[in-house]
Amino acid sequence: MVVIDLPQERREMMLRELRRKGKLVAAELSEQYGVSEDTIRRDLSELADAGLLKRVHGGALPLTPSNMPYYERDKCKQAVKSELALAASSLVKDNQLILIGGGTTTAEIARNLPINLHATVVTTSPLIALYLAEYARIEIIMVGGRINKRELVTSDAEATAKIRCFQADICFLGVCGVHPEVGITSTLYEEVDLVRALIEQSGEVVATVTADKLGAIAPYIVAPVENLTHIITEKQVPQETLAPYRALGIQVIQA
Amino acid sequence: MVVIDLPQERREMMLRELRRKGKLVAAELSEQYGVSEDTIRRDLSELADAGLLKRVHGGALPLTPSNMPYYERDKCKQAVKSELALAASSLVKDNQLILIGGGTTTAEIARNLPINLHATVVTTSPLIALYLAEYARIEIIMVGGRINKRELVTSDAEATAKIRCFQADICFLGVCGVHPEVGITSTLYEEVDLVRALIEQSGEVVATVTADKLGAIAPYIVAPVENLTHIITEKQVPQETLAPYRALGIQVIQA
DNA sequence: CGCTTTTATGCGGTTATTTGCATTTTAGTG
DNA sequence: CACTAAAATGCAAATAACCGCATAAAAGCG
Repeated sequence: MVVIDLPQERREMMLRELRRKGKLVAAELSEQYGVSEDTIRRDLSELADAGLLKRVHGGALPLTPSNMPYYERDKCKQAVKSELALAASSLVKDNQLILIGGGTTTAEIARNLPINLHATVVTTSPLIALYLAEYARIEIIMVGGRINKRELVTSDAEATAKIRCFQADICFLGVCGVHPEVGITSTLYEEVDLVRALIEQSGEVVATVTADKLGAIAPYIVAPVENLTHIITEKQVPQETLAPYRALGIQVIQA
Repeated sequence: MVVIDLPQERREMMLRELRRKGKLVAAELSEQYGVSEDTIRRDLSELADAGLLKRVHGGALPLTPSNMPYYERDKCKQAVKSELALAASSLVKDNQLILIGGGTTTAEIARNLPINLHATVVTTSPLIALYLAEYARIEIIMVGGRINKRELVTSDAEATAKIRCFQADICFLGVCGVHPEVGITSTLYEEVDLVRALIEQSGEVVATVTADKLGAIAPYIVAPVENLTHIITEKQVPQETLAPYRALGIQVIQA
């Protein structure tokens, strides 16, 4: 029985325990902190309101650790992404060194490369590595490191350092937001350095962005938008949305 | 029998298992989670209503059967390998550092680890990394390098060097041949150094070998057989075949 | 310090979920 | 068509969640 004086302290301990164990059981917490289950329930619903955990019958669970894994994420846009990927893949030429970042869109690119492309691909995604294994003439370099289970990529310092060992012809970014002034943004802090490395180690920098990501802003700024050399997006996007990017010299392709 | 306190937690685990194994059997789940089949059925229909799986007579299937790729080389031995993998997975304990080499058998181990195992796994196989991503409490370290498309692993000098940075509790080898005198052998020269590294950086060394690989000799010698601490093989293997290994102090398990 | 206000907590009563069991219905199989 | 296993249904017990309300400690204040 742990003695806790501050209610807020108790809640923070509960969050830590959630991260450690992956679940919280109301009855156990009540025992553990020596307070009634009502109090625990109140704590949990407060934390749930704050968006820090998911309330379930009997306790709480993490928001979505690997619940909605990656390859099941918006399947609805599958057709669109496939179109974009096809357009993206037409940018690569034989004998290039290609960097491919993580993300559902970039994985789609890996599946849509020309079947007899002769090239070397460097990737941080095990899924992309598997897709590429089907190509007879593509050399695959897998960048190692700790796997981020949410995004299914290696995105730690080791991976970033490894990326900096390459000087690529072209790279494909999976980005969370692209805005003319704010720039390229990401929802994951740990990916920021990695994406920066991808951009800096590559001649051409291609972002394949679905319509909803154009003009979107995610919490973490990766780089100014003029670092991109190509943007590939949907046909339906109006020209005035694209004009600012074109004005910066970015080649915008609609597929 | 996994103890689950939260109903919602059980459902999420079922979803993860579905993604790992590609199917769910109601009767098995009932056994596994220690609840009645009624409860399992209710869980499944709830998940089906939420559009997370497809309900079928006797259990459930993924919505998109071909979404999670099945790179299984020989499906014929699937059942056997699954048995061996289950026996192998019982050797791991919580909080261990585990090395897993490449191969179809070792991939099967990755799919059959205890569902709530808390451990760190180092692997050279992107496929294994993907399988492990379904485990909430397993930390995955992907060893990078050039991908060997035949075996779907990284097996170059870079990968070998990286493996040598770890001191693991246990490692699982995918081997091509095990012979009492000739030792552990491989059909791929480039894998030899890597497998040696796996053996040397690990306390326990486990080889899961189907019957046809016992006594088999492949072209390249990796290490003497006494480097193994455990051999896991099929039930049908006669005792006289296993005696030489046991005489060397290797623990032989038949599953 | 006295006083009020806010916050945190526990308790009783009620409602909602979950679960297992018995029974009936349906689906798969030869 | 008959047999078996799985699914659906109704029901009751156990447990968790919810709703006020009372109490008490903490905080704010003249």
